[in-house]
Amino acid sequence: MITLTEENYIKAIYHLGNNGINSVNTNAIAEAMNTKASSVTDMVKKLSEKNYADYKKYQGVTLTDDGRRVAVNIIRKHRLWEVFLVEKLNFSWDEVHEVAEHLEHIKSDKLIDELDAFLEFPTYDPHGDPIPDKEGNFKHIEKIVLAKAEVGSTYKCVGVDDTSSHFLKYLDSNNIGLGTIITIKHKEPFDNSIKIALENSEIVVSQSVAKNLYLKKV
Amino acid sequence: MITLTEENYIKAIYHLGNNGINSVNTNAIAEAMNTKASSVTDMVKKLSEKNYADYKKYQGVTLTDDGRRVAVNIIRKHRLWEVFLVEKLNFSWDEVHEVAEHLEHIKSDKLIDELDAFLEFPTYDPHGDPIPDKEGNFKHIEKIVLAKAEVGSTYKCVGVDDTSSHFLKYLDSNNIGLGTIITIKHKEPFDNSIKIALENSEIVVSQSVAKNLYLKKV
DNA sequence: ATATATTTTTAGATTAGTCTAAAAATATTT
DNA sequence: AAATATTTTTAGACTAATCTAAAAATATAT
Repeated sequence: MITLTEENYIKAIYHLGNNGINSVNTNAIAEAMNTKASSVTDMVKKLSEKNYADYKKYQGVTLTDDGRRVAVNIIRKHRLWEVFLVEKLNFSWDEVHEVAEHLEHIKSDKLIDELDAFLEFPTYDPHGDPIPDKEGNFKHIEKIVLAKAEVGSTYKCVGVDDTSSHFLKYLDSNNIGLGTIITIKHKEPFDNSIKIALENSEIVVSQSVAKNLYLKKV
Repeated sequence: MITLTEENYIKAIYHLGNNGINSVNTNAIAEAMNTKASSVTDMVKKLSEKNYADYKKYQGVTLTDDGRRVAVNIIRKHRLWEVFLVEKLNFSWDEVHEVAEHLEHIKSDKLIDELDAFLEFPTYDPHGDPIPDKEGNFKHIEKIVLAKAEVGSTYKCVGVDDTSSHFLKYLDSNNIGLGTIITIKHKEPFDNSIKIALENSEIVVSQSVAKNLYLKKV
């Protein structure tokens, strides 16, 4: 049996280590999980014993195939619940994350498969992240970050990197959401701010916004 | 902060003690929760300290108003999730309980209020049990048990006492569900079995079935 | 009312997950 | 390459929830 805490560590290792492939160091995990490095050491030992992770003292940790399977399944559940919350229960995209963090740990294959069907097999969550299917396969999207978009080109917003509620609220208040069409007007080399055109307005966004908003060419 | 385990103990005390009003003894709780009496003693002490329960050594335990409020809220969540599972996710009424046991502990007022609205404010769960509203008020139904129904009268099935999957599957296989209309044909004094008429058939049910099926006169 | 049985509580141990502080290993600087 | 700084691990302690076994209280039977 896998515990809730173990699941959360596996998820963190997965996200921090480029799908669990790259080695992740103790401090990074501790930081991401709001805990102490010594607790992380204990837990990665345990995950290693249970064959969810490969761990060598002082060398960081990666996920095994088993560990990766667990991680992808949690991500699938998390993102499906997010779709449910936004589409059926009127949550805004900045409110979903916290609740989904809990719902993702409910263990029932029937529950999640039926939810998937009820939502008509969505392939992206409300932040534009792909939802793995039952077998763990992701759809892949050729997205680029706004900071690297070309002046003059037109794009569709397909996702965000930072899912903090501050950032998402900022986007909302500027009428930027998933699917919003924008055109790059000007890049300011001085501070790396970017002027973009929306449907009915032009706004200037800072470098930090430009680094966190994903686009797809249209 | 209230833990998942504390919530489960509060729920058990509520159910065993006629809504937490009657005193419940240690062994009964241990039995209901698949744990040992000594563990129960420890926990009821803790619940008492936290003001969810009133406990005196060797005298059993009752719930405080706070404890009762917690219990009713969990029951509300449990039953709303059951409605969701049956109505939206194609669960049958014998499959819902286990998953709802987990979903009931998710803590988010918005989640549960929106779910309530999404389901159009149901007042009964799939087993015929009333769903408390936001303020904790139950609808009450004047239900009687099949064993006490009158020969010759017609009734609607409104609930079950035993929610074990064996019993629910038995009902399913005999085409008895919530809302089914039945007429009492004959009571056999010898073994307390009862002959009932359904829409297109007549069946004889045993005493144990008759004690676990709730009816409302129509 | 005394003896016996049952129930409940206490005492002490265990496990999962966490922490602090010190020790050990690795990385960086001079 | 030695000295210093950083990262990681170990050792030992803590809390929540549990258990077993023994002791204490209550209930039942004779």
